[in-house]
Amino acid sequence: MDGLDPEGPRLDPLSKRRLKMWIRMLGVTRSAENRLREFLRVNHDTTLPRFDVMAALWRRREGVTMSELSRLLLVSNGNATTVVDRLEKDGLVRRTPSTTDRRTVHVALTDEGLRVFEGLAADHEAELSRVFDHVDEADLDALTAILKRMGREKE
Amino acid sequence: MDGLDPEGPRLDPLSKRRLKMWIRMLGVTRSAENRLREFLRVNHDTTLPRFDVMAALWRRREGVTMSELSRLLLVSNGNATTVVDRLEKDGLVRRTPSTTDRRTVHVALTDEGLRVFEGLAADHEAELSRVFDHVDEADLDALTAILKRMGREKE
DNA sequence: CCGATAAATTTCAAGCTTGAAATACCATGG
DNA sequence: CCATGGTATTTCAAGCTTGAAATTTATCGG
Repeated sequence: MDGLDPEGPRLDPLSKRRLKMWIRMLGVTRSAENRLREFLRVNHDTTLPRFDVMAALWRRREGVTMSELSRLLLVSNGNATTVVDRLEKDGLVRRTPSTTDRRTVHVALTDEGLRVFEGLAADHEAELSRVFDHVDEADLDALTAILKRMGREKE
Repeated sequence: MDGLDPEGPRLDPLSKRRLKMWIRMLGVTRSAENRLREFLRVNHDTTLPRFDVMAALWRRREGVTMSELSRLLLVSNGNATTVVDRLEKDGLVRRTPSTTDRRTVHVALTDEGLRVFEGLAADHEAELSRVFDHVDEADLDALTAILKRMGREKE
């Protein structure tokens, strides 16, 4: 016998519990994204996708190809192209044709892009930390471990 | 002295750990969304936003207003309008003007919408369960507790 | 070298999404 | 009653996103 289950839906099959967790997780990430989007719009007149691209280019200072960029951000090639187009038009990002493979383009932050991003990054981190206010060190330990496991792709 | 820290970045300030967790979490949700999108497209010729709307209407069978719908899905009003427009055109969803408040519209699944969604839901749950393959009961306990805490809004 | 196949990028149409403005309606305090 | 402010929805422009097709270049077996 299983005994009483005062905690509620423990009797759900695994797949249903995973579904409920997913719905909850989507809710958390969507709210956080909404807050960050608002923050970037109001305080820095920019958007989440632009920030994401700049952040990726900041972490990979040596430059990345368009394909690497879309893989890093988990978006389509076409999407990467248009966001980079706009950032390039604003002088925040530079495309450089590869010398060894004429199909390939390297993308990198310009000096201005670097400067702008570094202005953004600290503010963004602070706002994010407010968003995740009551996530403490113990939560982070547990979450990180689980998210790492979830991130390991299956094939 | 702190001694050695073979596990890596434990010395990060809280805000940096939260940032890293967020990046990891975004990665997990984006991959999962990409897999689900692909699944819905290939196997059911539909999209994630359409699925989300139908799922919300399925959980609230009695019908919801447009505002409730956008609050439930955490999207803008304008967005809810256009997705519902398309679903309505396909006969999966019905708008009914409120009798008590002429500003308000109630949205609900049609019979066909209900039938279609129920065909989708089981498949979706199964695919999601494959996506979260190695998330076991213990992980679900831990995750659910933390996500609940993260979900509690701050004001 | 040639032809076939594959890879990197862009282009494009269609759909998604936001945020602000417009429209219509309700509620309430003079 | 009516003016004022608030709520519900739609509309719209601009930007985002996908997936497929098109273009250009590389690679590799023959």
